[in-house]
Amino acid sequence: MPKETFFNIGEAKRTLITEAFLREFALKPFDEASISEVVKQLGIAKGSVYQYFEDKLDLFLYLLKESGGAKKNYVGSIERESFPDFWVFFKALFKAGLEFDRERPLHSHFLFNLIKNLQSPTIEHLYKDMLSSSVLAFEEMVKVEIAKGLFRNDVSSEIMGFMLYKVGVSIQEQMEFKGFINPKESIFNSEPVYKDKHEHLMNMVDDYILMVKPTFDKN
Amino acid sequence: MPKETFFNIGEAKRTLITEAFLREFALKPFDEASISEVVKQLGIAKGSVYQYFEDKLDLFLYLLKESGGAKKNYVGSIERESFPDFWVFFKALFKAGLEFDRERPLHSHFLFNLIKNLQSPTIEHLYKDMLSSSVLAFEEMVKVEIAKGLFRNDVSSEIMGFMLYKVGVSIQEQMEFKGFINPKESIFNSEPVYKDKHEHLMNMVDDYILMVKPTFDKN
DNA sequence: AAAAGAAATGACTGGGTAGTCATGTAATTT
DNA sequence: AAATTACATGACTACCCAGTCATTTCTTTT
Repeated sequence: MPKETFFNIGEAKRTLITEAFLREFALKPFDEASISEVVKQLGIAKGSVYQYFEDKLDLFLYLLKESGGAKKNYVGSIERESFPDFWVFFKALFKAGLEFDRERPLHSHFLFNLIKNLQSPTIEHLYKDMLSSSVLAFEEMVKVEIAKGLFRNDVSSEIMGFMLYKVGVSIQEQMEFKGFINPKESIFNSEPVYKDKHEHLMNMVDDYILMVKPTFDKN
Repeated sequence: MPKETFFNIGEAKRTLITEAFLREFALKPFDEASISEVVKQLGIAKGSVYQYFEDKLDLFLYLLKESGGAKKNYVGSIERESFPDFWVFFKALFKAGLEFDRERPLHSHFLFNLIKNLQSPTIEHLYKDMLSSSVLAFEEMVKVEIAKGLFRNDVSSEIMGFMLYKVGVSIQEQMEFKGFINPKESIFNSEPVYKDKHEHLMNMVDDYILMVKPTFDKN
C-alpha cells in the first residue's frame, strides 16, 4: 500500500506519476524496470518516490491493483446469464476488453505486459497466484457450462479450464505474433494496443471460436 | 561462436563450464543470469570466460545451439510417415522429449526455461525468431494433415499451427502449474524434470489429445 | 508573522554487473 | 635450455541499481 503522502499530493501529480510508472512496467520486466530512469523522466527526485511508496514492490502492487480494478469496471459487469451461449459471452468479454484498451490504454498496456513482467525472479511468487486466479476463473466458467450440459463432460474441468485460459491468451499472442498489433510501439505512441484493430481482433476471436468450439461443446 | 581457446582446453573442463552455465541460464532470465556468480562456483577467473567467449550473448547462443542440437538427436529422427495417425506421431514426439530429458537433463532444463529466458529485453529479438521457427514447424505439420484430408480445412493453417504449438506448450505448463513437476527443484537436485513422471506426462498428453482432437480432425 | 507540519530533495551507501587488460604461469615448439 | 605461444588471472573500469536520510523548501495552522 502506498503511504498517505501519495494521496495528499493532488490528483494531477498522482496521475502523472502513476502513468509514468505504468509505462515503465509495461515496457520492461520488474527487475529491469528502473525507478531511477522514471524519476529522471518525471523531473522529480528519487527520494520522493520513497515518500509515496514503501519500495519497488509496493509501487508495482499499486499499479497492479489500479489496472486490475480499472479493467474490472469494463469486464466485471458482463454476466454469463445475459447470453444464450457461452461463446457469445466469450466474445463479449473481448469486446469489453477492447473498450478498456481504448479508454484506459496505459492500464491496458500494463496488464498486457504482465505475464512477461512476472517472470522476474523477484516477484515470481506473485506469478503463481495471478495465474491460479485466472485459471480458476476459467475453470469455474467451464464447470457452469458442464452443469448446463453444454460442454462435454468426458474431459476434466481442470484441463478444459486451463485450455480455455490458454485460448484467450493465444488470441492476443497471435495478434502480436502476426504483427497486427505492436504493444511496444503503442506504448511509445501512447495509443491503445488495438487502435484501429477492433474488427481485426474480433475476427480472430471468431476464427478461434470456430476452431475450438468442438473441443468444448457437447457432441 | 566461442573462440578457439574454448575447444583447446580439453573436454572435461569444457563440459564443466558448459554445465555450470546451462544451470545458471536455466534458473534465471538472460539479464539476471550472472557470469560473476558462475565463475565463483566454478572457481575460475572471470577473465577466462572472456578467453572462451566473445561476450555473454555469444555464450548464451553457444548453449542454445548445443541444447537444440542435443534435442534434435532425440526428436529429429521421428517422422510422420512412420505413424498412421498424427496424434500417435504427436505422442511419439513427447516420448522422445522424455528420453532427452532423462539423458540430457541440463540441456532439457535450459530449453525448458528458454521461453521465460527470452523475455529479457537484451535478447528480445531472438524471441521472435525462435517462436517463428517453432510455430512454422507446427504450421507445416498442419498443412500436411490438411493435404492428407485428415485435418479440417475450414480454418486457416496459420491459426491451427499456432494453436497446435500452444497445445504442446500448455501440456508442459499445466504439468508445472499443477505441481506435478518442479523445474527449479529439479535443477537444484540435478535431476530430470520428468523423473518418475513419464507416465504422468503421457497421461496428460492423452487427455489433451482427447480434448483437442475435435479441434483439428476432420468431421 | 511565527511556528509547526508536510513534502521535496539529491548526495550518499552498499550492492550489483559485464567486460578489459597487463601480468603471470604453463605448455609447446625450436 | 631457450624462445615462443597459449591459457589463466583478478584487480580495475565504467556503469548500473534500490533504498536512506539529513537538510531544505513549501504549506498550513496558530
